[in-house]
Amino acid sequence: METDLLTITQIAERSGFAPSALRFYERAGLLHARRSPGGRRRYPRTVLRRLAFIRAARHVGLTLDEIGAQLAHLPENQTPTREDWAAISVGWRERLDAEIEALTALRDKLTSCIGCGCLSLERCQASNPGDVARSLGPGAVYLPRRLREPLAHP
Amino acid sequence: METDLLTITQIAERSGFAPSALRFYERAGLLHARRSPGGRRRYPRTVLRRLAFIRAARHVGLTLDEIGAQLAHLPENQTPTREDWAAISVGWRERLDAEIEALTALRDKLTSCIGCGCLSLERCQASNPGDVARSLGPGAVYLPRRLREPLAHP
DNA sequence: CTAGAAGTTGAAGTAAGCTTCAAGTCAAGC
DNA sequence: GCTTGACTTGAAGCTTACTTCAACTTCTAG
Repeated sequence: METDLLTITQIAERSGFAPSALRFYERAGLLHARRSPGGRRRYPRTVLRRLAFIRAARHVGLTLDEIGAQLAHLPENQTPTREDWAAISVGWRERLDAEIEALTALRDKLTSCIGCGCLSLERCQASNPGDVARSLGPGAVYLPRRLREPLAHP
Repeated sequence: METDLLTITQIAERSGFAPSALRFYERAGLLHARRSPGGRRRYPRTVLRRLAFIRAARHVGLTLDEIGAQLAHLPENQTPTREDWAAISVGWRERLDAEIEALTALRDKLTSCIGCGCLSLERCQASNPGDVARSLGPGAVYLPRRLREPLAHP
């Protein structure tokens, strides 16, 4: 049956991604669509799982490139199995942990700044170039872009 | 004396911002420089404090527009006084708190996903469009761009 | 005086993640 | 057959925060 193939509009509605985003993801290699005889995109339902994965990964802060890499490593290059998902989401968790830790450190520094009425911002911990990054040591590979030095071009 | 006026290179070295960034900030209205007879930029030392403020604000996640607005509201339009700084940094704190809270919520959802071996990502909390944003309620005005829906164009 | 370093400008380029647009094709109903 | 609406494509545009470049000008040391 062809009944389980969905149009781009249907996928857009059910996934929350705009059709233009879906086409963009396809060009970026994150998604693949079959085609109707006339050349229109036809998606199997499994693409919704893939899109849910993508959205979750975006929430975690991964770039599309990183997401693409993770999807590419999946055995079937389809949707993650239970074990894949477990391994991947542990990585995500570490990433979130690192980000939370960095932000918490920054908040604490800010708090002490407020406490001291710290007008000499030049010497302040929160304003030192690279300070937040350094405070997490060299192991903080997954530091969110926002907290890497020099302030990344987001 | 002119002794306390610094060149753009000197400010760049001491602030950690590239000269091009300093010129950019000037065009953006965040910074102002006096000029030498020949037209070169000459900065008073106070600009370093302003730059420290900018760097700290960037760490917190403010856009240059937002930073510009905050700087513009300062009485002297110079560097913050003790009270200014207290008020502003409290705002920053709230922002950091909101972001930390959002990320923590996301992490917890992810953890429960791992726990349940959750393959039906489509139904998973972490992958719902808007879920993280909603979990903080309508009051989360300062939700970091990354966690607003639809996933913002960073 | 002159070489070379340092600085100036406006314009264009970069990166990420999409959106928008123009121009044309396909599909479905009347 | 024809009108609509859904879809296709490639190319260009958008936003943020800068960087890079070309073509000059200004200092500074010798």
